[in-house]
Amino acid sequence: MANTDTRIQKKNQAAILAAGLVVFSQFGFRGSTLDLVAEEAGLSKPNLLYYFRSKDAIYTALLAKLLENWLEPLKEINADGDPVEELLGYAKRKLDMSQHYPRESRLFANEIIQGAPRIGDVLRGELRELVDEKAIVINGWSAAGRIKPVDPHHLIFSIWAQTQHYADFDVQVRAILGTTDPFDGAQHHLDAMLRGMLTP
Amino acid sequence: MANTDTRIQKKNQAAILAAGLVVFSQFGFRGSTLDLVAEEAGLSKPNLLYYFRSKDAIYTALLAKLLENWLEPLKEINADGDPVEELLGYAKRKLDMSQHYPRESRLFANEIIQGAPRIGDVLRGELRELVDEKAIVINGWSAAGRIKPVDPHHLIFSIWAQTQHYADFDVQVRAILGTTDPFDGAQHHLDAMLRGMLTP
DNA sequence: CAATAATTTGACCAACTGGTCAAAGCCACG
DNA sequence: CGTGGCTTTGACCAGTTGGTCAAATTATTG
Repeated sequence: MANTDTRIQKKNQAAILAAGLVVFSQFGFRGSTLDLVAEEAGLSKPNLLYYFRSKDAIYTALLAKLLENWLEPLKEINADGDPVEELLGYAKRKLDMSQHYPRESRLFANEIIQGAPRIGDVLRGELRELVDEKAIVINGWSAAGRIKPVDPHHLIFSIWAQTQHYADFDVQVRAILGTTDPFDGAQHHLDAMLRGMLTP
Repeated sequence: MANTDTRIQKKNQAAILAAGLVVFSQFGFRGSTLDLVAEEAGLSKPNLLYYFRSKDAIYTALLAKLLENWLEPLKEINADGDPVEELLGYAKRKLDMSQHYPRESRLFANEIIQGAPRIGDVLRGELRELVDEKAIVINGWSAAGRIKPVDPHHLIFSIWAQTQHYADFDVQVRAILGTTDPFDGAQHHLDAMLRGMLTP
């Protein structure tokens, strides 16, 4: 329990995780190599393996750290708040994450596309429970007539899809928009779309 | 120009492309190996390379074939049709593709996430022109008051995002929905969302 | 059926992969 | 300053990688 990490350990572990994020988010687990991570981190390969047992250990540590933050915004949806504002706020938080942490989003996307071999259990466990819990809240709002009737699961999917799209498909979005910044328009569009679908 | 392919050539080229789709769509280009593709195709590795010059050639052939079909549904949006029905029809065609060709969707997603190293030019050229062309049509509909005012580029992004989500994040969607089939609910939700946003 | 062309493969290669290890360098502290 | 532990690395290893090639096998055709 005691945090016995030295200053050097903290620095190098952070550098390795940062480098791993860059490499793994671009190439996925199988497409990444320790040499790439080592170069990105500015360390030698044996030195990487002094701090992490294996390639897998780096990747797993990264995923674990990511999952914490990933589920957080959803938890903040407040059953006692104004329904439309709560859901718009959630969408905004997710879009902000796409804007400011696109590599985390792509790391997650890579893992899911490849069949979620390491986080399938989390998806079917913790994530599912959390989503189901919020689905009940949303259903309550629908039943009370405070938002239009809506399938809560697919509503959540559509918020995930649209927000993560701007991180995962960043290259495509920018190829089409040219120099226009995607996120201003995205925020406004997402708001309009959700209001149109939710406001009774 | 003459199609001199023998029967065996056609059969094996098709088998290799089918196998390549399975492997590349799961692991991306860098994460895939010729051995995996060869095993999936039921051929020896040297035999693969008798039909395709290199790993890259298989992947590139696959991407080229994919891009043809990928742009097709967007082209079918008809400026003279009913605006809401045209856009809903487009969303339906894209969702059908996610349902029936999920591996093609994931192949594309992998390529984009990795920075689109091989199709960046297509995105910035053909795709962008096509999208801009349809954006003008949609803007025309808005200006004529036939749909609510909407940013046409972000509208198209949101259709892409939501439809491809069901293919690319299939594992996650099913982890949450359990045994419920995603696509019935998805179709209905997508319709409702677009109608809410578009119907004047 | 013979001969020619198309197809398939086993053996092989150099480069790269994740990972090991002993030895060397470095650092804090008495 | 010296000594014991933390950190770094060069050399190395076995397995895998994309790709080659000559030889063997199998179709096709006159």
